[in-house]
Amino acid sequence: MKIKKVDYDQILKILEEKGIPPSFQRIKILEYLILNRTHPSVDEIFRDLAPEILTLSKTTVYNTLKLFAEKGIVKVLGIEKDFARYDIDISPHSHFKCIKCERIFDLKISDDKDLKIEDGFEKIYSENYIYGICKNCK
Amino acid sequence: MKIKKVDYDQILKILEEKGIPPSFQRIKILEYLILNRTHPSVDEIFRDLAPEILTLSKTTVYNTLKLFAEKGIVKVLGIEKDFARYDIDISPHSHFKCIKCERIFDLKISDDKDLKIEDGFEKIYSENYIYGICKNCK
DNA sequence: TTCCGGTATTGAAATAATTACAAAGTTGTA
DNA sequence: TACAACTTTGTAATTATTTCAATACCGGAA
Repeated sequence: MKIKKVDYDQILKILEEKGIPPSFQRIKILEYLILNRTHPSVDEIFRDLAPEILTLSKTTVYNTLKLFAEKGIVKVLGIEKDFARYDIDISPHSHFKCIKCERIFDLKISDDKDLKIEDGFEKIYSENYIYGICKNCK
Repeated sequence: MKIKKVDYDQILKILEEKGIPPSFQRIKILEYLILNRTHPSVDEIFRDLAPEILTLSKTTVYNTLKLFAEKGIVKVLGIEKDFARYDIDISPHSHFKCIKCERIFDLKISDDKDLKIEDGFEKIYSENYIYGICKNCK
């Protein structure tokens, strides 16, 4: 069985490219996002990292994710009504939430560009959320 | 100058069709939604109706909109990060938020059906939000 | 190494939207 | 008029997120 490992050089490179000074917490949170592609929430990230980083504060998780979002490392998902989820995959794609198991799935978007917008409106970014039942829950 | 008026029979009919017993507050809130197609928030509805309905409680606005949403009279929009907006137009369409003037515009969706979903996922409903600059703000 | 200034982290308190809940008001009916 | 069911109301609770000030950390200059 293979233990997933993350190349720290890769993480440091991502941070450096975006002009973010690395810190232990930032590296760990970024590593978590790369390893856990489940669109985790602040609570989930905090819950999973806290045992490993005993002094970790939830504020740090908030601060770090806000910084990552500003620098374009993560995308904030508004797919939940009450809280934010974060996606390390910033390539254009849609999200599917199963209303039974509550999991979030990535969907290849058929073609983002062919969604025409009326003239005069200038699109900067968009979000597309689909809700339903996933394969496993049917 | 023409004063917009709402046909109360129409409002009563909508409520009756959905099995919602009419009340003064429900009628007024539904009238507000029909007259103000700006995708208002709870706060906006409360602020505008409170002078007219002196005893109105914000809880009533919440209760009523939740009831309307459950019965399919309104759609809840997750286009804002912090609060819900409500749309009396339940026909399939997208929404555009101008990041300058903050207004929400309705967009005709090019074709909802041609957004193909991977096999095995059963779509129940979806939401599509587009953010950018509107005609007036350019 | 030691000091210093800037930055990062932390935890507590503040904020704000929404919900829970119980009391009071309203309505229709017998 | 009396009653039961439902609606409205206001307050308190809940919860995600932000603010903020104190502390901790880190890298460079002396």
